[in-house]
Amino acid sequence: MSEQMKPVRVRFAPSPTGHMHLGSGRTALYDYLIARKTGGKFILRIEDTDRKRYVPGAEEELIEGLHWLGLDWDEGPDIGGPYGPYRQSERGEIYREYARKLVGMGHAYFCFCTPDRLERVRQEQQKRKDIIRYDGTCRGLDPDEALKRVANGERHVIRFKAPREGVTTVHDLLRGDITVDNQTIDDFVLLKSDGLAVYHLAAMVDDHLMKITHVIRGSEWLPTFPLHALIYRAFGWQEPVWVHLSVFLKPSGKGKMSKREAAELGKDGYSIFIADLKQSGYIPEAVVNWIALMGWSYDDRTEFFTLSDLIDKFSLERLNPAPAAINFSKLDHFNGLHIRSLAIGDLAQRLRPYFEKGGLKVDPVILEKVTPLVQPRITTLDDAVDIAGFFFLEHVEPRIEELIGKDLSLRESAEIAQKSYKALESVETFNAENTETAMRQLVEELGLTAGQVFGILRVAITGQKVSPPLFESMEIIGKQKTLARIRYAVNLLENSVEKGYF
RNA sequence: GCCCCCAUCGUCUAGCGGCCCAGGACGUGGCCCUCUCAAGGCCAAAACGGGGAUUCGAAUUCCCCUGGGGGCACCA
Repeated sequence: MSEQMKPVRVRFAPSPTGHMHLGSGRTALYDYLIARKTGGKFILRIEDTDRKRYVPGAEEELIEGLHWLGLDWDEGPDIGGPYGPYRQSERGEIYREYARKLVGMGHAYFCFCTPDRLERVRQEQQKRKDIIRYDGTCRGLDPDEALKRVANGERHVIRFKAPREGVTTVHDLLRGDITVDNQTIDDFVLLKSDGLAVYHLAAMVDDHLMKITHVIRGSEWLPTFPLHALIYRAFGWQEPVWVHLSVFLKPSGKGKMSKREAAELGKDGYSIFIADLKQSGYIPEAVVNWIALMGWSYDDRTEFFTLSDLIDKFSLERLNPAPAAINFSKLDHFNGLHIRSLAIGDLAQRLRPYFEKGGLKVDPVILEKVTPLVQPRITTLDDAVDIAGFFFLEHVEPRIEELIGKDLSLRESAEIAQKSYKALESVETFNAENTETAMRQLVEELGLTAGQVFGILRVAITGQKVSPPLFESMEIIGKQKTLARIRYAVNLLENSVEKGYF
């Protein structure tokens, strides 16, 4: 059994600061896949140590988004677990304890510098084009003296005492060894003056305490990766396997998506937010398939994957460290593919809310019949409303200019509609086969093309120039309604003839 | 400015020294099927950023350049 096959403990650790987006969805997916594949545990942990950035409702959206994608976890704030609590805001005392422990070990120190002074130092460093870092004022303070000041209630933070000389080598699964000069590792703040931990401390302590074996996170953590490894080493803990995922770039491939650009996408029904994608009629199977392949591949040809396929085939080794541009047309493609692979009953149930949202009253019997016609024709669920909404309408209102057949006059079109009515009226068993036979006969008698005649009927019956196959549609609508709609169209055409339009 | 990461068709990618005058997919163009639109089938155009080095042989290894991305908070 390879190293990878041992049961892992992985965690998805989002901070509830906004909408759940594709990047976090992918990280969560990879976490989930490797956990399920190895028979390990997938843990959800909320990183909400920054109270200023907390967004109410974000945690709920996160949980909803994960569930929608089909991911479930073994431990988390909502279901508990043996290593809780799973919300960092509830673990403050733990971080304070470990921060003090680090001070005691000589790996961290109290710092009494004010944010004001720090800001001035930074600006000066900037002006001098120096390396921007903490200037070390409190680093050399006498520990007993510092402790006394703390006891006196002086406002302070705890900083990590990063090594000043030498290099630090860390290992990323995808990139191999990364060696940095220790001069570039700052004395980061571990514990803020409000007594709350920052990410660097909280995440490391939690990952260790929660026995996380593989840390899978975004590459925005690469620059502080050595610091994190150093914290592990200072405590004498065994490091997890570190995996830094590439970032998602905007479709152009130039830079990551800004807020404004994300909003701009919405005009085309696209979005980087999971909740929006659901709203737009994308199905989770497609989204999962799509994001799984942005940064991971199975081989040189297989692209269609269900969640369980992915559990079966996923491996961390086949992750790609290069940044990936988001390609929404590929999402459309996968959505179509997965929609077409759905069972009719399943698809029908998923379609229903979209029709209802479109103000249609859905007859379940009709819906079940309409679904197979719609299935190969939609790329998103809400496309069904445009293409097949007429099935659930009492009346349709064709546009007179669209009722005129190709290369035909208004008068001719009226006559054809009238003759079609007659032909269809005499069809006893009103199914697609019989109506098509009758109509093809009429087409031949008239010496016209099928396209000319069927086009008129299509507009009459569906109110649209584009629709599912005509005769199947007529069968679903039924003889009575079909004839009524043709009658209505005939009247429309004849009235226009009388009024001398066109 | 400093630090880190990355680099194959427009995009997602396969390729881990000879199987590659580079394979698949999306998108694009064409054809077939066809009552419209799709779906489906077939075909086509389309890439190893540049320069050195190693080697009998490099898309694959090493170095430099260039380009792109990320980071430089008492945010995560």
